[in-house]
Amino acid sequence: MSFADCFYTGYEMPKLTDMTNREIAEVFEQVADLLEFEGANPFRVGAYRNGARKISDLPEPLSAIVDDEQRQLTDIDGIGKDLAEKIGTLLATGSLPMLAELLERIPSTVLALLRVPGLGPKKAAILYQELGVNSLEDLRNVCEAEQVRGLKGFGAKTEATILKGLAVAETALERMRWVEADAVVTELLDFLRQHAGIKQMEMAGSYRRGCETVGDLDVLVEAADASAVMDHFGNYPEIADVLACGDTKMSVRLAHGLQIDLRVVPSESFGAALQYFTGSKDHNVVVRGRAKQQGLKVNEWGVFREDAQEAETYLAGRTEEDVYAALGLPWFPPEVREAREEFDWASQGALPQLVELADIRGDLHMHTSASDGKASLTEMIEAARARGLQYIAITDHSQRVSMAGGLDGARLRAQWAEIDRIRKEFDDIVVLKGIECDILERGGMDLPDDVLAEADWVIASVHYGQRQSREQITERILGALENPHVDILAHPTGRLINRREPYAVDIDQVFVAASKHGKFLELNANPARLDLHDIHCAAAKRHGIPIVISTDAHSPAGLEVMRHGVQQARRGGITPADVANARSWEKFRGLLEQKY
DNA sequence: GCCGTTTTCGGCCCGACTGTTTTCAGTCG
Repeated sequence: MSFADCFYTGYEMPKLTDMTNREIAEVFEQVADLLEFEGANPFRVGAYRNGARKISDLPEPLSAIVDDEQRQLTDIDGIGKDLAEKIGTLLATGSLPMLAELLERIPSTVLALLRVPGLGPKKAAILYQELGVNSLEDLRNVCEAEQVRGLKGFGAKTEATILKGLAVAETALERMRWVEADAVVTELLDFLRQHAGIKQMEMAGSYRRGCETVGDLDVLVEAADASAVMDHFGNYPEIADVLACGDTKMSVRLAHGLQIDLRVVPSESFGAALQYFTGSKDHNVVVRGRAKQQGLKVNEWGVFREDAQEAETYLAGRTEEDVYAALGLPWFPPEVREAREEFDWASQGALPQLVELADIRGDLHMHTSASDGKASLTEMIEAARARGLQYIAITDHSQRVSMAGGLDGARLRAQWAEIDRIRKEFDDIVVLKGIECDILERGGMDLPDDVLAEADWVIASVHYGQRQSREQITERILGALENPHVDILAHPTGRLINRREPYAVDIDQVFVAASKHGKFLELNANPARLDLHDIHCAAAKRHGIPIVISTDAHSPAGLEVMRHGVQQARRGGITPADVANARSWEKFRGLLEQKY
């Protein structure tokens, strides 16, 4: 059927493309990079970057907004007439003429130059125009030939800085997972604390905001003698390179590539600096914009009233609470400082009371040595009880996961008989007879319905056929959600942070189906998974789907990761009421029986 | 390119540090 046929028969043309929000955001990011390289108006560049971020933060697909006649793309903050048109073009055709034109003028390979620390768009453009530098390899050659130092605005030191930066860019350092950064932080703070002059110390930046990955570390210190603190920091054995060292700031790179920025401030500025360096950048832009409207100025030193004759009066800065209060704002938990919804919540006086680790009463996903766990049933139960949990579910793998020794119906029923026996020994913890049942490649569940019907708790999950098409894998998962015995979908997108992309699943359809059939969705707390991620948590909440935060523990120590899941949930604005396993056993049982 | 309790033009957060500079541009967070 041709286009014309569709027109005349009224047949609805199928969508030509299926671009996801993320793919569209990536196009805008690339446009921003290329425009920046061309020396375009920085605010125009910023508009593309901001648009890209707003799109990737969106809890629903852009196509859903386009298809809805009641709504406009321009309703999205940061998306104006022009970007809305470009989104339309991308959804309709899968490509953007503007990007093609930019790529005709600038080879995309030059963008690699921007990854070199110390090299921004201006210097990179000069290198490209004057010396024809087109890749990291070219860059190394011209530096080693000492051609760079002759350029206007460059010198021998810049050349040396670029050579150092090249080593960083060539290793393409990826952002560290939060849990790995946490290990570095523990050691670092232990070392810094040895200095007696430190009165107060806090981590800031993306680490404090609990981001799933961390690009660098920001340490904030209150001390009277800044240079003494920096001297002490300079002796930290892991330091490979000192990048900068001034009166109040010192930047270093550790041997494995991680950058650490240390700031030393006086007591009256500690809160302001903590607010400032915690970010996010976008959150701070909004904070400063608000200050400006009120005739105030905010920087890392405090909140100031701008008086006549360029004089300034210090208003606040000792604590973060003071800083926000001076601007008429509540204190925001660091996890929500992303310029997403937090300012709307504040203006409505409805900042959510975010879930905390202490709210968690149950853990509904864990393995034993019956499949690929490291500990026995009794050991897992005892470990959960020692953590004060009221209820748990034992959920070993099903038979399809042969590598993990998955259980068939007979072995599973034997395990349940053992649970029945053991239950009598533990009267202070409820142990549910569960299973993590695979969703088969061809669709359908890995165990027969009569087995699943006997379970207290059925987790459905995908382990095989992860690379299936969007249609195939979505169909499989929707099929599982329609099964009356299934209670929850585990690790709904299958992603492994920095290691494996999510399945191609249409997650929006999963939300709709989960809500329709009264199924829970898991936030898998394993720090390599954190699946659902923060935006998806917020989306699930919008759909009214209770989230279950689970450790997927394979040993008693594995129960420890619950805190990572809670942190991720907080980033999604999740409260105890949104988390099924933050309820008492009685209330959780009610939720389960009624399919919420 | 976006936006509006300075609303259709003229703004757009703010400061530290470095290197190549003779007063500042570039980069970074």
